[in-house]
Amino acid sequence: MTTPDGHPTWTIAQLADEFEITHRTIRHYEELGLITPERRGTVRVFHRRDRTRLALILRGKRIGFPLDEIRTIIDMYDEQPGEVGQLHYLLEQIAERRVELEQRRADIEQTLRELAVVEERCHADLRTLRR
Amino acid sequence: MTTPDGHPTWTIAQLADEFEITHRTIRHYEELGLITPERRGTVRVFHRRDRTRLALILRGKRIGFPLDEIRTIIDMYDEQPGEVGQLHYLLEQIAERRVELEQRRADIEQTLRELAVVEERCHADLRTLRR
DNA sequence: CTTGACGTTGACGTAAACGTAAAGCACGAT
DNA sequence: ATCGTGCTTTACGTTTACGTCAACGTCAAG
Repeated sequence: MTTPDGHPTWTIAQLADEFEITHRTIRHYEELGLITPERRGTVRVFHRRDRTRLALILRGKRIGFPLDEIRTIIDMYDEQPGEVGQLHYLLEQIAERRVELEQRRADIEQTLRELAVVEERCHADLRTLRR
Repeated sequence: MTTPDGHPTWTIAQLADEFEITHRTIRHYEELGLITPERRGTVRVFHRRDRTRLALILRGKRIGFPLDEIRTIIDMYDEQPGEVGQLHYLLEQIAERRVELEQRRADIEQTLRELAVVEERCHADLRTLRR
């Protein structure tokens, strides 16, 4: 589906299908102000921007962020230049998110290392049992 | 606090303090079977094993796993050798967790890269504004 | 011996993130 | 004309992860 001026658009069902979520989920994100699809009459029309934001939301969820925090993160992507105070605030936010993300990455890597240990123990046990 | 045989133990308040969580949280984890402190009469006595599991639970939470999944993960650490079927099941579980963890790590790294871009744009805007 | 400090068990409350009907337009096809 | 398909809103239900009393036990100190 494309709009008269050549930009692609999506229906709620198409996006739900593509991202393997329900339309209810998409509506929920809209209620929370995470996406703001156009309305043609009563019907929602999703543009590329909405699709992108949806993808960002889902990635945020996979990482484990709450929707609330996800909004502040993806809103940073869209931020207009603005004034100096705004920019400094944004830089602060970025710094905070970075700390969180790096903490999470460290936790994940530690867990991966430990899983490797357990796995090796498993293989060792299997070798023992085979005799 | 130490037990007569020289092993250190903790009270619920000590662990709550140390990990900066509430006693209610600890009790919640016990209700879900994530930790099983000893009972001396009615009172909970936490051993090193409980403390370790608590730390693992909190790390799992930081990563973003639900408590349910956290249990299956930390239970793997304690798994006794067992029989061949068990071991293969455990290896399967490990493989699944690894996939999840690597997906999350990739998501985090992607987000970190994008934040860096936004950050650079911020700095550029600031430089522009200074003239 | 009563007063705290710390422990315990219910049991109801709440916030987040949707699930799940129920009921109703709109519109193209039969 | 009505039937199905897809979209809509309204609104209550559910799960997870605890928060928050309330009410009571226990033990050392004053």
